[in-house]
Amino acid sequence: MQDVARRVGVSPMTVSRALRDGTSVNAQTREAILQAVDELGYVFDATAANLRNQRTGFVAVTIPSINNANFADTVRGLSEGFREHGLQSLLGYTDYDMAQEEVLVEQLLRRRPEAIIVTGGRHTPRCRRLLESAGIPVVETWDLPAEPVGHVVGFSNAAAAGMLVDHLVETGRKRIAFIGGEEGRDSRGADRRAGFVAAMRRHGLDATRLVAAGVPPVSMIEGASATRVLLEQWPDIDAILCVSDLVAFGALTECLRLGIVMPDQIAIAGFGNYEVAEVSVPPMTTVDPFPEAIGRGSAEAVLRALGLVERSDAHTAEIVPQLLVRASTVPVARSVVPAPA
Amino acid sequence: MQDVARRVGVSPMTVSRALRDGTSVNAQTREAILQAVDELGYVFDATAANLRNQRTGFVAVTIPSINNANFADTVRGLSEGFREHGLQSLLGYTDYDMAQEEVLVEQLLRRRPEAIIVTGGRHTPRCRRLLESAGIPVVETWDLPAEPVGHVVGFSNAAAAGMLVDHLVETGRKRIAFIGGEEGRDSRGADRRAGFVAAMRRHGLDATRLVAAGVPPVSMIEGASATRVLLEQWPDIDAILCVSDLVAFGALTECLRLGIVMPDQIAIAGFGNYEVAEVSVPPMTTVDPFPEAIGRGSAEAVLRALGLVERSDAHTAEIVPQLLVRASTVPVARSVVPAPA
DNA sequence: ATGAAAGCGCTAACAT
DNA sequence: ATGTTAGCGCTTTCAT
Repeated sequence: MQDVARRVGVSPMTVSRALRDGTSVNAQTREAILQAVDELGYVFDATAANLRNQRTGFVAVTIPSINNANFADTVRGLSEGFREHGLQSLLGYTDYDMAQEEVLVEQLLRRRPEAIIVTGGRHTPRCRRLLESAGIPVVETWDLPAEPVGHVVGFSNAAAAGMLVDHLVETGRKRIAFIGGEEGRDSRGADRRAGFVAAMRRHGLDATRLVAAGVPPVSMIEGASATRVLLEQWPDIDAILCVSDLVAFGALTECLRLGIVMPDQIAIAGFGNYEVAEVSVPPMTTVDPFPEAIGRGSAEAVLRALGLVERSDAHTAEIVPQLLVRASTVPVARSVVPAPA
Repeated sequence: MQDVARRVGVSPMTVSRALRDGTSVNAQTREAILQAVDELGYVFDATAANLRNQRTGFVAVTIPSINNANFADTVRGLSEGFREHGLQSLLGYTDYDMAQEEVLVEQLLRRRPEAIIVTGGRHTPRCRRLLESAGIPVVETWDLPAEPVGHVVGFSNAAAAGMLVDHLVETGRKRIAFIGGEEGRDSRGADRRAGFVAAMRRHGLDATRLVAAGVPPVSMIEGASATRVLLEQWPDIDAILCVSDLVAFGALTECLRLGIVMPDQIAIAGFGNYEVAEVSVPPMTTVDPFPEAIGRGSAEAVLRALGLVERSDAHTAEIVPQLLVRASTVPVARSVVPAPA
């Protein structure tokens, strides 16, 4: 900035002003400054500005995985909410691991974000302490924790899984299995499994047909091999509920390979309303958790907490998921019957 | 840091030392400092340290999209390469748009990354100038540009598409169509289409069966509807090459819905070796561009350029993609025949 | 092993 | 409309 100022013959302060608002700077001076910037190839140093302003302009965001359409949609919702307020997201990946989340949160906080948005409502004790004492707004998403750290934008994974069980039971299924991931990692997956078990018991059904298909995130291929195991162990099952649509698609392909007719012999349901659930043959019943709305809601919670939009006392925004019934659980003829006039 | 120092009765300098190496600080003093840090909930301010050190410890990375298994794998490879050297990736998304890439690159450079890794070898003129004059190592990936800015870790998208055409022609296909995205966005997709056209001409075949299915990234659903359009316009096609496996999977499902037998009536091939290509029924022929190797190679290029590992004069690392022949283009009986002893 | 001084590049606050 | 002063929270350098 010194160099630019010297070249134009003004003080660095004028350069600073010209580079920001541009108001209260002589139009010609400003022109000359912008030209000098271009000629010198000067690039503004946000590091120094951040230190001076005690504002970094970014919000830390932790998501379990970079390659997941659901979390990607949440991030898109976030980014859109932040854009016009000049906030950027600083993303970090936990790989579905609370220990990594703790490390990541600590690293992110050192970069002085103005708020932090985490996926899930369960953390290591130290991570929770870090969040509580961070002195910035905290938003937990994709969950509805009993004792949130700060703000919450999410839904009950257990209740959503229950919706799917209810649907399967209502359409006549009784011997329903659940394919999820190994325990101790993905707490949202664990909540879905717990919701499955609770709903099955509520209906007086056997809730012990549980398969752990691999380390979260469970893949399509793991979903397929788990289905084979499942069918060997419990050949009489009439429905499979999966922790995600990706696993469900793996199950669907395994049924295709084995010549099992869906939904007649076996119904399959997933979770997340991924694209594959819509386009697969047959299309799959699932639950849409509205990931982008979670993102938009989280951005709004942050903006409110920072006083950038009108404040509000609400600390929890529940985004109610929606059941999507498709041909993998209900015969097409039945699902396309128009409602009576 | 002042607060911690006061509490322990030392100077901030000692705190600074204790928080980093810990060497050349009395063990008891160090203990007391760490305890005070914990009690006060002090969090190190990386912003200030970055300014003073003129090192931020992060590398800027632009990828077209969060939510893409290929780029996610590249990022994983990068992160692994960086981890032990204490470098972090600062990710930005261009949404397959060169104008957005320009904005993003400028924003990222303000944060003073130590290197920048961009996806693709085509940029707006200003973006190219920004990269050239950034004064930090630049790596272009997922491409093999004729005039690279700096380092290159990638492959020829055109040549890879040619491999697929060659395979289809060798297995007897002649009336091959290509489904890609609308022009002017995804330059890697455009290169694949160009490679398709060039290879078809090389074989003396009609290279005009081209469909633009939507704005990149083209979805599975867009792949499915493009396939319907394709089959109406050119009912005689015997193969479809798609810009990605996701599009190819859409095409596959449309064929299933229409009762078209694969590969007998129509062969389908994709690009990227996404998981869906392996698990689909039938599994799909594709090309594996080894995304994680691109990430590892890019990390290595950065580390070498920064002098963190042994230097090298190589500026271009070609990661040669691999053709994966599966049942969507070749009858199973044929593909499983064991090699003669 | 520890401390004091100086400064990284920017900008709020107060002149003029 | 522009300039001067001071300082954000660290760490390198040079003492002691």
